[in-house]
Amino acid sequence: MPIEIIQHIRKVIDLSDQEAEEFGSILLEKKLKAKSYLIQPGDQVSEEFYVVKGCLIAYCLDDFGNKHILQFAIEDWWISDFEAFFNDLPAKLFVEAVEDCELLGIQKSSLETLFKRIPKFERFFRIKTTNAFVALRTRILSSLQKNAKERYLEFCELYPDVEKRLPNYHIANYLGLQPESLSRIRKELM
Amino acid sequence: MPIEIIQHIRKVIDLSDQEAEEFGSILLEKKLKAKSYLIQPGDQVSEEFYVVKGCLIAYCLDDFGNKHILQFAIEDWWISDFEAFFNDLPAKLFVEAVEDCELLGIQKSSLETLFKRIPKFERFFRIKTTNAFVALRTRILSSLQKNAKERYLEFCELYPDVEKRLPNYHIANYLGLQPESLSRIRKELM
DNA sequence: CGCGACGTTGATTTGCCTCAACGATTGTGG
DNA sequence: CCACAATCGTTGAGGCAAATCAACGTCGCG
Repeated sequence: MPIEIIQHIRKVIDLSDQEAEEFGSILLEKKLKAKSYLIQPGDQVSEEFYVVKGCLIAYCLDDFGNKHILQFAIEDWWISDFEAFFNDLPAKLFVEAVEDCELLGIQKSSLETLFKRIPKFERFFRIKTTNAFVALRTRILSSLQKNAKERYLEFCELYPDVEKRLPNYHIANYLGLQPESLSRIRKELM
Repeated sequence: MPIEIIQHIRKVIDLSDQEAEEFGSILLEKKLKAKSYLIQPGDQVSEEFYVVKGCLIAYCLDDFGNKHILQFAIEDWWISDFEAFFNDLPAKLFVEAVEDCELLGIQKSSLETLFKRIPKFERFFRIKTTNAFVALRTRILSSLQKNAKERYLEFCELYPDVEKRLPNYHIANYLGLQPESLSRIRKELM
């Protein structure tokens, strides 16, 4: 039984051992090698994933083939192409392992069944989504009111662990910068 | 009884007349004149608001006194300082009426009670929040991969009604632009 | 070793900002 | 009803942050 994810949920809602057991039974373990894809554009996205171990990024390619990282995820985070997952659309994003990963997948259909049987899981996901929603609002405000250096500093404060594990050019990309620009910013900060 | 909001909810979940009644009973009607504030920084934010009529913006002021519009809302949208609302923090945002408004407020405490009595409302808000979450991810992708002109065009497509009702400088601000820049973009588009 | 991936540095360009000025429109008080 | 101010959109000139383009050093690895 995956202990991490149960603790993760118990931070938000109470869970009997029985309920934890039932939740555990719908999880699908998945391992992924670094540089391989969890999701690619066009895929049907029937699962969202909890990260037990490793590091991943979600990104899209624009019309000019430029990559744009929308999200990263490390231990205790969730990742997927959420738009595709929630709206039953084909994926637009790549989700790629940056390190070797251990994941727990949840099928959308299992989730729907679970919500009906044990409504408090609906509560859990409402609260998780709400937090993610608020975090995105904060990110948008940052992009509106901060310049490159400030955004980088904020990133380092918010995600010190991620900053150490991702290569420079991924961080730059996430911040909407070119690697050269981030390099100059880091130089300036020393 | 406020018919609009019940229809709004019935687009997402089934609702008996009894349940609709109960929901209606916790709503608080609020009217607001144009240019007045629904929320100001420091306020305790105990409500989120459904817009029956009118148009509002949510914005913050940065350290230099510059305004940054995070969200607007017209009929059938929700608005608040959601970070403050969900996390019981003092407001950081202004929420200001751009036009005369009619709103329906829901107290957080009423909502919690409602969720316990009728869990399907938890479902409704989970789904609404999920949609909002996905929309913000799209907005972030746009800010990463599009230039000013493309973002403006996307805005016009997504929110044609809003585009007509907000003054130029509010739209510019929402897009992270100066009014002068938006003016030049519009000129170029003709 | 030799190659590719990554980070860095320099030179130049560019998209948008800043500052300033000026019509057009709206609102207001005499 | 007009004079005046305030608000808003527009235009021009100049500046700056970050992008772009190009080159190079370093490191890890087949």
